[in-house]
Amino acid sequence: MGVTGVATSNRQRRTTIGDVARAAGASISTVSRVVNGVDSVDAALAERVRQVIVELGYRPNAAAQGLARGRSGTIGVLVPDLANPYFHDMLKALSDVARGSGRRVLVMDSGEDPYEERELADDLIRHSDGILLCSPRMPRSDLADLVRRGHPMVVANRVLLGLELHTITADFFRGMLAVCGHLAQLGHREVVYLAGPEASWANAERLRALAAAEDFGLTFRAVPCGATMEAGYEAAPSALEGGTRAVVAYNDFVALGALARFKDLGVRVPEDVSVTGFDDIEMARYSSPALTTVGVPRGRLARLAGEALLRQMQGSAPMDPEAVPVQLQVRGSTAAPA
Amino acid sequence: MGVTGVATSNRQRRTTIGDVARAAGASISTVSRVVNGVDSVDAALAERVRQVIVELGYRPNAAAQGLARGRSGTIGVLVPDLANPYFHDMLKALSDVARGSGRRVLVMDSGEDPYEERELADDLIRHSDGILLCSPRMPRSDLADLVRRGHPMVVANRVLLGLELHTITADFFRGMLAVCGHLAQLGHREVVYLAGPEASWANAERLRALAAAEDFGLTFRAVPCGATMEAGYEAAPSALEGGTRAVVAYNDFVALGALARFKDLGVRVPEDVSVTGFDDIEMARYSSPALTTVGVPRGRLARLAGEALLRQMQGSAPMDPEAVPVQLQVRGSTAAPA
DNA sequence: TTGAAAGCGCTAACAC
DNA sequence: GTGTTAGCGCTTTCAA
Repeated sequence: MGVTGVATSNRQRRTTIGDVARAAGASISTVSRVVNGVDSVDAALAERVRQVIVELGYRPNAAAQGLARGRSGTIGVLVPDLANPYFHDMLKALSDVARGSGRRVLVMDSGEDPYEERELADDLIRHSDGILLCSPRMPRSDLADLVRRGHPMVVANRVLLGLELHTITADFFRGMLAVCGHLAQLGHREVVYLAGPEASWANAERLRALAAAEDFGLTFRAVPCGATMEAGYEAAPSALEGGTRAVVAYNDFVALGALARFKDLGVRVPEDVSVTGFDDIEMARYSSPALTTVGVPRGRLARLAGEALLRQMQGSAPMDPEAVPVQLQVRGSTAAPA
Repeated sequence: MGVTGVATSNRQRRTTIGDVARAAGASISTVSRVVNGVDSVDAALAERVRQVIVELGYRPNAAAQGLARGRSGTIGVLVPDLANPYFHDMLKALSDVARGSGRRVLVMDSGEDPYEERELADDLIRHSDGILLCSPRMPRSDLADLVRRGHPMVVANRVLLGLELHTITADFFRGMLAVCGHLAQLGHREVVYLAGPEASWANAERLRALAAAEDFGLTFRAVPCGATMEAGYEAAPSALEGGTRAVVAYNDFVALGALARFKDLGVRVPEDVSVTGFDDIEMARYSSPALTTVGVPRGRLARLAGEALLRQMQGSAPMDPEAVPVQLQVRGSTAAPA
């Protein structure tokens, strides 16, 4: 490992606002004003202070600012899986909103673990002015505890009625209904559903839609799966049992994994079996065949969530739940059964 | 938008350590000790304090702790593109290391923008006990400025000699050399390189290896491209010009994009043209054909980086650069030219 | 326009 | 084992 590091006590005291004040011959408050852009400071003095700041390389201590101001300047976001581009797209949009209010985004990944999720949420609250929980898997009671804390908070991709909590979600139910309708119109009478995480509300909504589609004569069989490519790859064979002609995946990752497995097995898509995803991540366009999936406007979703959060941080109460529409994207992975 | 929110001033003062102390009939320091698990506290008293803490729902104020302790308990990480699983894998490993030292990870995404990157790094420093810059694109001089700040910092995926800075990287040069060797042994005499971001050191290393491979009679032509699937998709046609039989992509994303485009164009891989990636992200195994690529041990890389960072936070000086080996993964996307 | 000083909530000597 | 208290570095009244 080639350690050449010598233990040097490089705990050089960082320059503080006081150092700057002294060097500039001004008071601490004046420096503070300059730093914060308060313009009631004499131009010449301000300029002098600014120079000293540069010379000394002064940077305000974030913790001290946070403590004095009573706010951290941070928005916390918790996602179940950072590897999923779905959340990445949300993050991007949210970062913009955050920046607009002079804040930064602090992201944490719970790894689909409800317990971990709860822990991280607790931690996130301590470090932020408000938090956004994306697709939380934790039990409702935990969420209720969190609400009770009185910290600005909004939940995305999950609806929780009866909690004083702003939730914002895409219309997963309608999205899955659209998938079923598409398949039914192609002539499919039965589909296999590669189910998502059990604790996922989005998964429950998809199941609800699948059940509703039975009214139109489309029956389904659910196979436990998950939310990753690997899960899709593993579950694909069991989806095939019983002469399946259409596989509906929980999300695009699962569909992509299934696609890969079918390829390995020599099962042609869509000739032998149709496959659908959900979310419309970028890869869905680049796979072969390209995935029929449901487009979810995550940018808009995240923006709405961020704005709701900002409003709460300014003192308004949580608003009613919101839902944004989704849209079916028909591509090459679906066809009429042979 | 259905705003029902009433502006309620819910700025309820959060309960502080003082409140707990009063309610428990103990001193502030005792409460602090209990909170921090110092065991020189009488068991009964400690228990009482713990109860009050639960009753009052007390949570220590992070900013105050940070200020008093002189450390934030946070490790900052800056990546050029969170959408790339490469960085996600690094993050995961780093989180583990961080947790081991009782810290959390704060992630920021520069969107491949060197200017933004510099800004974010500045910000990250103020908020963390140490930062890890992944594949920084900023000019060397900026990096030098950052070093001068004396904040614990390590750089991953880029080597910078002559800076008192710990860098840790994978052996990209050898990786690309292995790709070239593989292609050459298959009988290829010429390849087209879909080049990565100009500011990328990793890209420079790949080019260096490509040049070195000319000693073995393998010539190359570089086509400007980028680091995303979209970039690969767009650049693919121009890679084909001149009867190309082998396309070497900057990374897996680019290769995946090129694969998709070739499919659209009716160009068969690997029959008509061989394609290689770099990084070995999960998707590389699930694409069709599966990608020949270079496996980079990012978990190990991130772990080493994290440990180096921790050491620096404890006062040791930056160590010498380290490089971890990579490994060629031969899969279905490469073959002998027809 | 400027400065003095009282916090912000917590930690960590130090004294008892 | 427990409490007192002086900071940590900054913001923000309040006076001047």
